[in-house]
Amino acid sequence: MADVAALAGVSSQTVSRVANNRSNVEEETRRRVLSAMRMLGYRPNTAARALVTGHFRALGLISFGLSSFGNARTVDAVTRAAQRAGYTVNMIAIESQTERAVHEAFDRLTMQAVDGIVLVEAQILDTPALRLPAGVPVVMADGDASHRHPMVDTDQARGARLVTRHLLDLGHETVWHVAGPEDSYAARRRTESWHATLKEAGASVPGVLFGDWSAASGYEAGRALARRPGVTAVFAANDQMALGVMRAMAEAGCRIPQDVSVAGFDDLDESAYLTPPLTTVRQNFDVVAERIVSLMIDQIESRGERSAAAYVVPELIVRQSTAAPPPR
Amino acid sequence: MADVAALAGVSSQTVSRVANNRSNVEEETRRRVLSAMRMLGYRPNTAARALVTGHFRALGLISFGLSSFGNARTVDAVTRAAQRAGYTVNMIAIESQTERAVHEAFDRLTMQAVDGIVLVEAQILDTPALRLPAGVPVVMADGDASHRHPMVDTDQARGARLVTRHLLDLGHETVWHVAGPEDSYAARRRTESWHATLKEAGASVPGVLFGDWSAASGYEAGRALARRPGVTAVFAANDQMALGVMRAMAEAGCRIPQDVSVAGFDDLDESAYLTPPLTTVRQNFDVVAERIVSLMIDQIESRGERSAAAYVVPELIVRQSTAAPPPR
DNA sequence: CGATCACATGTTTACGTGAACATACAGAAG
DNA sequence: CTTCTGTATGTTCACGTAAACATGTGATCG
Repeated sequence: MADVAALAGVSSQTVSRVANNRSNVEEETRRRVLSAMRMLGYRPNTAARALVTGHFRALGLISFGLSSFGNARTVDAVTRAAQRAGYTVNMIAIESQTERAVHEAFDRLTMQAVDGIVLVEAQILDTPALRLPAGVPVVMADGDASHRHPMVDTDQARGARLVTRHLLDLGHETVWHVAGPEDSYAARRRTESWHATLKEAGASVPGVLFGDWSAASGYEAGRALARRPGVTAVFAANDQMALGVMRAMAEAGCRIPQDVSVAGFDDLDESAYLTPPLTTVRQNFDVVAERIVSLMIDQIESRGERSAAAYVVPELIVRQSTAAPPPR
Repeated sequence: MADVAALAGVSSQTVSRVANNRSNVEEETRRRVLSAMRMLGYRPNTAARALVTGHFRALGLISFGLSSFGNARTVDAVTRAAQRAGYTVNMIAIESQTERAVHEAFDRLTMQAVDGIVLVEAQILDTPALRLPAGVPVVMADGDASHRHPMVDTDQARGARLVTRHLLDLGHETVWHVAGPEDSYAARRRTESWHATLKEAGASVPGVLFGDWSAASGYEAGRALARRPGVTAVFAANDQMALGVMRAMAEAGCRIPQDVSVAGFDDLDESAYLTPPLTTVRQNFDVVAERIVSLMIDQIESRGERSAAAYVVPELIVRQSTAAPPPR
């Protein structure tokens, strides 16, 4: 910076002003400084800048890995939204979903230079125990609204209700459910809503099968379901598990949707091209991400620690994997 | 830090020594300092630290988004490998794959605090023109070995050869190919190798259909292929496109694999659960990521700018989407 | 025509840390 | 007892920037 100042014949402060696009610099001076910058290949030093200003224009993001497509989509969308807002994203993937791991990641990120932290797909960690160090703004993507931190999520309950109703309306007596892991908020809410919808409709509520979001776990659940007589409709808590269920059904000689209807949740880009194309609930990851980032920036800029929960409305996408039940 | 020093009754330098685990601190002093740190909730300031030391223990990562599963897996693996090495990952997703966008991302990251940059799925940007600012270590994941920067990738050529040979060995007269985008190195190498393998075998080389890695583009290609008589084997350049091809074939009334064999590339976790389970080439993303990070750290620590290329061997996974051609 | 003002620019300083150097002190060697 | 050596600790300083304050200059207004 000093070199640039010398070359341009101004003080370093003026260089700083130009670098930060302040208004009170004469046009001619600005040009001189800019050309000096270019000539010397000057780039502002973020560390020094952050040391003075106290902020980094960077967000931390903690997730449980990118192998679940829902997560990957969320992370992707958050990254892009953050970028649009002028923030960089510092990512940490947690292996095990323990509270200790979350704290470690947290430590790491706050030591690293971040202005706030986004927690994606928060598992149900013992809520009161998850005392994150104060002072760092946090936004949860998926999680419990009862947390101290703002939270943004798809309206899981509404989505689950949409699919369940759809299947009941097709004439199925009841709907079986392959749930996500028990310690996931999203999974739990989908399950609860499925349950409530069945009850409201006066349908019997079959036992829940649990998976871990993976196609493999869906396959296992599907095999169990295929052995059971009278299963005509299955709602899997995400598209990957739905895929596994469909595979198991196919192997068992059940046709979809003639013999069994299968529906998922997420609407991956691929879901429209499965055989058969999958009926599912579309989550609007981009809107969720947008909200997350804007809540985050509110917090960062105002230091207000107010809690808030925003739910984004999902949409039912009916394709060919669901149909009326076979005549008895 | 000053507060900690005061509380522990030592100088700030001693606190610094404790924070950095230096050896020459008496055990008793160290304990006093540590407890003072805990009491005051002291955390070292990364900005100040970086300002002095000149490094951040952070890597930048530029990718073209997480919607391609191959990319998502790579990013995930790189993040984890970096973490293991004690580095954080600062991610930027590029929208358009232009050289300008790469440069912008680059600027952003170098301004942000990173010690090196990983470029994932580098498109074929005009090589000599892609003059990245010097001084920042760069490793390319996928890319051209002729670049000035070290590069790590799956041995694409070998993988493509494996599938193509597999299909020929099953008795198919030739193999059609749905390629990835023309400006992707990986796609180009898979295509070239498919071409070469056909020629060596004395098979005719049908025209290439181009997709963009998405299932939708695979579906389009599949529809075109289904209209063409005599297509008995298709090699899609990734699993997502293979999925689309299979869908199009199913819609056209072609059975897989009885009428048409379809193979992919990547081996997503889901590919084993498609209907039918997909024959594909498994990329070892974790090994690739490990190499990338270690090459990166070599560069960061030695400042050596030597170029290198590492290829990781892929593996053919035969499932049920490929079989002998139908009798004529 | 002097006071006031707006605006461009310069000077000084603090941000929190670790490197380099300085100091103090204990024990060993002669 | 003196000198030397090694170890624990303290002092000073620089890292590159932006904030706060100071200065200078020309225009505006009563």
